[in-house]
Amino acid sequence: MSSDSPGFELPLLLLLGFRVLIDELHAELARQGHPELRPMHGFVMQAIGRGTTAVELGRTLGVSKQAAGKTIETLERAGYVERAVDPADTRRKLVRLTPRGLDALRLSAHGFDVLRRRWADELGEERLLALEADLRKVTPPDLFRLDTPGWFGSL
Amino acid sequence: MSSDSPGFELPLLLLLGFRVLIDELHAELARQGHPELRPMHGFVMQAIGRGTTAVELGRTLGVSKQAAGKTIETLERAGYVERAVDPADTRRKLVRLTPRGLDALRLSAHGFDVLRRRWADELGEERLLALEADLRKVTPPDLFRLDTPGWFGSL
DNA sequence: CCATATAGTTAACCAGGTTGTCTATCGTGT
DNA sequence: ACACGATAGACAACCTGGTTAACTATATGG
Repeated sequence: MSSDSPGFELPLLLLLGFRVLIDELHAELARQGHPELRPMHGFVMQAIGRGTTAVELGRTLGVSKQAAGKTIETLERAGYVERAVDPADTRRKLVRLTPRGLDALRLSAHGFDVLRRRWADELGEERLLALEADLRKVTPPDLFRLDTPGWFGSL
Repeated sequence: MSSDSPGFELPLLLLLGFRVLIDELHAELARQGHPELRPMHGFVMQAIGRGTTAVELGRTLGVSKQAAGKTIETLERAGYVERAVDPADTRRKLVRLTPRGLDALRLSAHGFDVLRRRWADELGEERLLALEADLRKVTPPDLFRLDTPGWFGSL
């Protein structure tokens, strides 16, 4: 059962590290009043930022506009986003976070900070900074643009 | 981004790192005669190892026995595994890798080694070893759990 | 020898992705 | 001024991989 090739462990460690963070975050989110929030919803809401449309969101997330539309509808039914026709272009429907959506996003950001702090305590801040710097070096910087400047400072 | 919470980047980097490795591996596998192999199949075949059953595989991967059974059937139809009744317990069906499955696994191992070498060249062997050691420290040891569907991206 | 546990299959469903098609609206070039 | 191409969104059909529930067949222990 031990991996015979040294390279086989690396992707598993990356995936497992991701999963550990996501799972613990969502356990905390569930405790704080958002039990129905699924892992991808946080990323989608962050991608929505201050407002977007289905086509734009699809481009940001790298999925079809139809897939983005389905996800938006799910989030809308759960009360995290709302849609309104763009008066300047009546084809478009602007998607914006509701107060509940903003709350979930704020809790996510805080939760991730807490988790990162835990890792820093366990590994040492320097080692964690090195880990992040190294991963930045080997990953394309714009594959998934989920950083949406400004949404957090506006709260 | 600087306005982001510092913890938000970490899970993204881990996921992106994983995706980069997986995507490049499967591009190479496709070139080497396994174009229909999907990302999770490598993990499943690795989990099958020298032989297993649907229930056992489900436990290893952290999914239901039915889900494991479906995946086994897919891999069987694609020629990567074969099933035979266990003579010692006729309820069980032993799942084993075919020569084609073993070939795919061997190519995967080699491909991951090549990719790890590339990262080592870029980061330095020591930094990569530190990264792996640090991730081992903050993740649980059950490497194969797959029970978060969709996180591989949609391949 | 029977009661219970286990392995596997099948069915119905869900989530999230795809492509294709269709309508409404926008915006530009003649 | 307006026709036409481009764009936004909705809807349908389908795929994959997950879930539970129900069922059959087989093993096994009291």
